[in-house]
Amino acid sequence: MANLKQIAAELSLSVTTVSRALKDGPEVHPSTVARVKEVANRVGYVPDHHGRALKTGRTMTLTAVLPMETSDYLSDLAKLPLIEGMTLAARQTGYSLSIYSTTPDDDPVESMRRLLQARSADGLIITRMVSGDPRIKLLLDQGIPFVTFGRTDVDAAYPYVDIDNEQIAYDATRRLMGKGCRRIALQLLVAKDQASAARLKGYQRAMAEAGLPIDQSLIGHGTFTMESSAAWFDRLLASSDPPTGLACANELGLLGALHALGRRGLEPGRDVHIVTRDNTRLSRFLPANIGVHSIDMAAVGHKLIELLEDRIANPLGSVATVLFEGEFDPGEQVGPEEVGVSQILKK
Amino acid sequence: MANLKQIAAELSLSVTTVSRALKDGPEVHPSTVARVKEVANRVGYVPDHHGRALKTGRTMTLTAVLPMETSDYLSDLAKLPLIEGMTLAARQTGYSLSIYSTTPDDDPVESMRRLLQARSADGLIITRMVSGDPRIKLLLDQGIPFVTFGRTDVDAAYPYVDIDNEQIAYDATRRLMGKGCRRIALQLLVAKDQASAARLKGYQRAMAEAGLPIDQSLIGHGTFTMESSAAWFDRLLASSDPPTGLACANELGLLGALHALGRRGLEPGRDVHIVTRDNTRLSRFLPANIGVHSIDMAAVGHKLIELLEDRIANPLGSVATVLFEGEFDPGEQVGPEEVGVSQILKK
DNA sequence: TTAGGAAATCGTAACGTTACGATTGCAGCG
DNA sequence: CGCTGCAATCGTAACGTTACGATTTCCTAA
Repeated sequence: MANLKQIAAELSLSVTTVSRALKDGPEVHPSTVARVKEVANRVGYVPDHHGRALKTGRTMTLTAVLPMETSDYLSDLAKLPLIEGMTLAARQTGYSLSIYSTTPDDDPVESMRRLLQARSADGLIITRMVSGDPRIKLLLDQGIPFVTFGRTDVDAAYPYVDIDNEQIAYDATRRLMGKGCRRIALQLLVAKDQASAARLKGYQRAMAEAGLPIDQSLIGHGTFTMESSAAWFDRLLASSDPPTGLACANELGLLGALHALGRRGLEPGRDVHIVTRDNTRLSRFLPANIGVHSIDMAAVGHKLIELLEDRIANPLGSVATVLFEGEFDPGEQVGPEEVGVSQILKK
Repeated sequence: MANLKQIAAELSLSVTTVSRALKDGPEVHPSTVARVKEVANRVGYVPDHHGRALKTGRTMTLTAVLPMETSDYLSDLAKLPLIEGMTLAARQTGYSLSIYSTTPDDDPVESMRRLLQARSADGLIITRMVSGDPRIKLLLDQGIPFVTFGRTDVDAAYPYVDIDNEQIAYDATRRLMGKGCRRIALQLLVAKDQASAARLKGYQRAMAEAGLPIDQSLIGHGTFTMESSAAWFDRLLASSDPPTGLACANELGLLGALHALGRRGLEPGRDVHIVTRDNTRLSRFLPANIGVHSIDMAAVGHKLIELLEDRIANPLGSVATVLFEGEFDPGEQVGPEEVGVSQILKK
């Protein structure tokens, strides 16, 4: 209930002076500042979001646009540490984080328009970038600060945080080759998105360098839940020339694949070699011999917010980009040659 | 950029009339309503959140206060479908959902005070209830609508959504007894919170009814990540009189326990019987014989938002409470007698 | 023809904040 | 003693919206 007017009345000061005192304005006498702060503290004054937003245009809210799965099954656990990292980072600097979920039915551009119109955020985080993503132009035109999670092939400069999916897929494929695999299956999360495209590119590069043919039937697209992954991999195992290596999209894809293997009495590391992305370190606890690559998604979330706040503070500054490489679990050798294992933040 | 003033100017109307027309006020002529809406639509008008909030006090924002893990490891995957359910439900009715994360260092009451002062939400969802939770009194005093996820022993009426933890733990314990277990280990997530207390109560009731003694050393408290769960269960297995049954707190606790078992060459369903809570259905895909109880957390999130919106619309109405029971995976028999397996929503 | 009244529209104020220019009080100086 | 200049404080307006009462328009009935 406490507002500037009440504090001003209590101290027989003007609202203006109180407002200035609370932000240590140099125009107001130090002893007055102290008195004001004492009262503000006592009555538990916190500036009203909306009054301030209306006047300054700043809302102290950041919005993350996240795709939500509508199926019964989860498909991406990494979103949880990502959200945690973002909310904590935002809170540290006085921002609050709002989650705007989009469903597969939504038109991404149209729902973004709505979001922009409501002017309820100082900045946006957008994810699931697609090739030539139209949202980037829209956001640049509107002049609202934003950071994307994932790069895309758009002819414009914008800040992003990305995962070096191409390199990771390349390394993963070479690891499998190092175990002697020649027929390597690849799980891709969503057909159109930029992350999957990058993974595919890394896979293709590794295969081409090794002179191995690419069998399209070994490349799986789709939202891999545990169930669909199990069904997909089971189908591959049932074929006349089954894969001997598999690169999983994430921990849930892995669980599905392991399930399919188990049903056939096959073992990872013996019958089929597996490398997986796993940002929750869940696969470390499975009794299975698997190569694991993980990224600290909370750090990614942190970085996204950090870049966004930089952008808000300095909208015309140079565009920062960060690439996360993550690391393969130590103790494993990559095939032909070593790959770097340290987490690199490249500006 | 579009606001009421611009629309009014374009149509040579007053701002008041435009405002009324847009919400189908009976005072304004139908043809005017049509003209106004046409223009509003064309320029993509969306009411400014803050202007409206300042005037009406309604922000169209709901805030969920969620504890965030600060360790490297996840400890509660169920939060993800919960968040998904809440954001989707909120969006359906025009609300947006803001996530306010608290860390273990935070004073729950103090950070709640801050949150209330900022008046940035029309209602709150709070979680991780503790015995005699002081936040309830604070919220009731402030008169802000809220719904808790979890009941607690406070002498006041408030709306909540809860999981019937006591019954679930009771049933789980009896299931293990049905497999012949007499020494049953119990994993509890957080010592003080209400959910763990209820689980403990269900466990104790089942043990008492069966005339079995309770060994405190078999009851584990703490934030069970995969690692800590593995360490804890390993210690139990190493003891002179190890447990033959285990009720896990969640899927991650399960993975840790399975890891501990695997290292000793033991098998679930043979050497130790395991029942677990698993709201992600992850354990179904593990090659292990485990009893699984799951709850549709997205539905829980949905319900939380629904009750909160009811509360906002009707702050003085009767207090609604919902209890989720979830279900054990079908095909398994409980020990001495059957337990109900259907999901029951009890008002 | 005009008073009465309903229908439609308008003007003003207010929510809480901040920006900006105006005003006050006072010490120092010629 | 009056003026200048600075430090401290104040007053007003505005952000976009809505509530409420005032005002205009226009139709109907005496």
